Amino acid sequence: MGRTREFDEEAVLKGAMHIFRKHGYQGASIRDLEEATGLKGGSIYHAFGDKAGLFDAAFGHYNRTVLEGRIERFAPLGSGLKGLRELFLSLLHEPDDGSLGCLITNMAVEFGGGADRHPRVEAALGLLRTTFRSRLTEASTFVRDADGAKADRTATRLLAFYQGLLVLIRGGDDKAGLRQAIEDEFNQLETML
Amino acid sequence: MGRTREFDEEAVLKGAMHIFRKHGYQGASIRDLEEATGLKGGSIYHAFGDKAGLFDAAFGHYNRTVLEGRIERFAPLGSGLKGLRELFLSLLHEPDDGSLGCLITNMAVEFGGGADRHPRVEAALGLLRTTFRSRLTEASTFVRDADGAKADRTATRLLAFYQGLLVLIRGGDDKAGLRQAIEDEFNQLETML
DNA sequence: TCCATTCTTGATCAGTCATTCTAGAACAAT
DNA sequence: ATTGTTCTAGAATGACTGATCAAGAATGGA
Repeated sequence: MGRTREFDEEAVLKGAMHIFRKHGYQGASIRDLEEATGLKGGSIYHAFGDKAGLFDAAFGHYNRTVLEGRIERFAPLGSGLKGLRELFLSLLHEPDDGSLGCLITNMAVEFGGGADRHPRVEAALGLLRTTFRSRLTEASTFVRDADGAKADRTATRLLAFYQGLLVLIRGGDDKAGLRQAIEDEFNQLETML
Repeated sequence: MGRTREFDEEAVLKGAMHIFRKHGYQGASIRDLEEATGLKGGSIYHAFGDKAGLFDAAFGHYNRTVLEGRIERFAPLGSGLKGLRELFLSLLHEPDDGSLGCLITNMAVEFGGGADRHPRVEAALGLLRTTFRSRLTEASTFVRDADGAKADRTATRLLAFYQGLLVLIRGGDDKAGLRQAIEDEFNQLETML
């Protein structure tokens, strides 16, 4: 019972996500979010509680849509090293959204100052790490390692490389050079087989 | 002629740098900067023009002191791969300042949204890149490559790795794992000789 | 000593921030 | 149609933002 919602939650979260990626959490004002979502301030607070609530929902939408979508598209189960290579290279394409930046990277940096670690950042980094590890163990060499410790270490190394690429991309670095760096990394990773 | 300055510029810039590293540019308020520098708002504006001016001076101080100091200490000219390894490992120590984060990384992300690339971020990234390249060419293998193109590519790859490490450190990642990732990277880099 | 100049201070400014509140609009169930 | 409930709109809130200003304090040169 009660009045039905007029807004499309999907569209609202997409708009909010857009703003948060571009300006960061602090840099995004409620007015910016009003414009991007089409909702008026009052409605935002009614629907999401506060700015942090809207951000949390938008971050969840990012993890569900952008992150998991990219993984499933480029590095699905069984795609191995080849899938990981495509996943990394896909960061350079940035399909439609220009230089929005990765919400995970940006928030790891912006919220990193405080003592408490942001759960959504942790979850996203964890998903990336386990995906890397999983695709690496699909490559034969790493299986020989009994406990998969080497796969863990390589996954962490790749995670750092991944986050660093996003920093450099956001910084406006030359994409051709970054592409070459990615190719080098995976070529050498293949020869380790 | 005129009244002499009462504040120690070095100390003021150090305090401001501290705040900017911890809270970012937007997250640092003039009141925060007053407290950290000991200067009153009016003096800040008189001495540095505006918030951006103080930030610029603090960023310059960071590059001069922290960045160049770290390079000279851990990876001086002629230290080769061994120096680079120490440089990377030094990121985990963080001598005294706890989890302040790297101003370069943080600002590359925070200012990355806009169209214009921040000159101080570019300069700092450039210094890191050329340092990496220089130490790599000191290692014998890369010299064989006529134009040093491989050294360029490896330098870019290391720069991404470096920035990514700082993201993960700021995100509170386990330092033991990161140390292992660094050792792996440089062990494998050595075997390429 | 007096002056021109530079610095420091603290009050103050208009603007923006996130948030709250009130009034009314749209619905489901009775 | 009335009622209870949920949603929307938009004005209003106080707190805080970056920045300015006027007044006084401290200097070196005349």
